[in-house]
Amino acid sequence: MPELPEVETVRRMIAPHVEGRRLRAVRHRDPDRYPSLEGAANRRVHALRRRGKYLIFALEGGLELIVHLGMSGSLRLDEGRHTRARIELDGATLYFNDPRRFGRLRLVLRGRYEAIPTLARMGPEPLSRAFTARSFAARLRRMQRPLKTALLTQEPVAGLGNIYADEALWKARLRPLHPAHALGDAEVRRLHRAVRAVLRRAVELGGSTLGDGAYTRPDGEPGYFQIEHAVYGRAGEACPRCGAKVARFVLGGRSTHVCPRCQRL
DNA sequence: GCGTCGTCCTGCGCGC
DNA sequence: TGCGCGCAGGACGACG
Repeated sequence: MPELPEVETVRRMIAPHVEGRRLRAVRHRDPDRYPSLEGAANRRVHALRRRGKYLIFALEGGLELIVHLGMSGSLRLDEGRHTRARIELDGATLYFNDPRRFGRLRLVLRGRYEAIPTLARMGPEPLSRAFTARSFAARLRRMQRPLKTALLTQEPVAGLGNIYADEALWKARLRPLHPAHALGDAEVRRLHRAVRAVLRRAVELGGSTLGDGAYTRPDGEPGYFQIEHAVYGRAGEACPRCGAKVARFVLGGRSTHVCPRCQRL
């Protein structure tokens, strides 16, 4: 499940193979999922950027090739069993491997994200200076929904998915069901620190690679943050902070993991 | 306008 | 052994 740390790991590994090179063509057999990409052909790649969970190939001529990895996608340097598209560059080919076909490729004018609503409404980058406790609080206070559901919209802050939302809420000792708008200043500061700490550490370890095998780095190697998961995927195990049994329940259709003793607010 | 739910898609684990 | 079912999840459209 590529979230910010996994997408950032992919970006760092792929960028040297891409930046400064000319993109020759994007080849695929699924025009419904990957529509109108012909315009990307024969344009130099100025930079490979990341915004939340989206990879953005900044192309000459003011275009951007937007890649979303979905829940099982990866960009690889070798052909995989589930290659859905090939991004051909001078001297390199990237293989878009996506077993569950949730990933998407789009070509847009620079900064014109109307067709990608999540990207258009996305909150600040969590590891940038723009992400302050004050701006975080302002965004959370507009939302009535449960804290975790709010985080997954990408609007309070970019890049959190199911794994890192659970881990950050555990670290901040906050209940996923707590209404987002009702968080006090001290709690927002705790969550702000927790989001940054969890994501920074996960990026250091190359993201999380889970048992059902979806995400690997572009070279096929796993990430290692799953070893440090405190609650995600650990229902029934002891909370590493207080020893109580980690609980699992479904919230907004997503499995959610908490320590019932130390996530009280 | 906001929140919730169903849908997409496929591999895997489990029960029988 | 082999089959079938249920689950996992990010984004988004439909609906209340």
